[in-house]
Amino acid sequence: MTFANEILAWYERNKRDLPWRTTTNPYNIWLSEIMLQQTRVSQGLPYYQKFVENFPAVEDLAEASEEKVLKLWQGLGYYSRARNLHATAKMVAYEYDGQFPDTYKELLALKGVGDYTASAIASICFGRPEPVVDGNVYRVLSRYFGVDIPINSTEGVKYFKQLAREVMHLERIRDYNQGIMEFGAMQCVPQSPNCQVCPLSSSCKALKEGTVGSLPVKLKKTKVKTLYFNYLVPISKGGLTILEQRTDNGIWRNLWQFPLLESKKELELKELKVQLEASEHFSKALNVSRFDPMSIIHKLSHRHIHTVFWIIELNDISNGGIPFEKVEQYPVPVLIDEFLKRLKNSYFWPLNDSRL
DNA sequence: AAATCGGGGAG
DNA sequence: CTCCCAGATTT
Repeated sequence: MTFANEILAWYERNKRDLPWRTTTNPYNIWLSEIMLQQTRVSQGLPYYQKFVENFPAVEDLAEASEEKVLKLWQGLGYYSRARNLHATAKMVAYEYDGQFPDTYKELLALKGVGDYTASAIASICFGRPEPVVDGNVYRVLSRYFGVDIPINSTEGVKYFKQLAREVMHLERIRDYNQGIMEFGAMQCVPQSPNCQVCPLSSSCKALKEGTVGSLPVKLKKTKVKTLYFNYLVPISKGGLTILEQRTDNGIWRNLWQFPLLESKKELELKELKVQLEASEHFSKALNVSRFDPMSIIHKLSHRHIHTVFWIIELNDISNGGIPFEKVEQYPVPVLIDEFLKRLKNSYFWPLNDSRL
């Protein structure tokens, strides 16, 4: 039996029951593929359900506000995916008459759709013979064929795409592509795969050569930078606070947060107070206090953000204030969302306390 | 070619 | 702690 036929046979016996596997509707497939970029099925699944409920068709997503799209996306990460998702929904709804294009090349032109996603939609929705190469496929192919070219090198990307094209199943591309990814996710897993029960074990080159544990080869990871964030959380006697939108390029773009003061190292209360004297909003602060005894270390793949939330009690907020109860309507980073949960369990809550 | 962009789960 | 997930885009 050929490689492709083994994959297909394994897939028929082992595939998970997932909502996007019961349709070939391009809107649903596209939505699931964008959400699953660099994201495990278990993490993306509840978001997929939420989006399908709120936006049954591409027109519904196109008509929604970016605020609502980001709020529903909150917690899934890589927020440029949500912004590109919204832009592409508008493009398809208003420029393409609600119809997704059906070729790899045209799909590739959509925002947020790269080589992998264009191939996935073209094959799964339209049966086109385009090989998908995601993290799972890199692992399966590198092991089965014993390829040690780094998968994130220019040469590797090209080599594995070509190899994937050579071994794919042309007639059953829809199931084959999903099958090889599922095989990587369930059987040929990154750590300690159970090769004893693998249907490809007799012809797997890495297993024969004892290199399963060292494949695929990947070039060095980028090193983590440490940042120091001081979030200034205004609380006025009228129950108002201040939220600002992150508008510059970079992390959490277009999400909302409390006024932020970045520093080179952790600030002491005294140092912070000096800075607040010169600020527009906070020079008349009644009281300033650190919220958490220990600073929060929010860990991202490329950033460690040491964070202190400072409660700034004020008589009033002259302009730009919003009722604290409305904060939860805004899309915010997980870091902020978790603080809000702690705040609601603290003695600051509820805010209209005689203490203030 | 390298850096950037999030968050979470497995081991 | 490390690794990596149905990657895309910018620098």
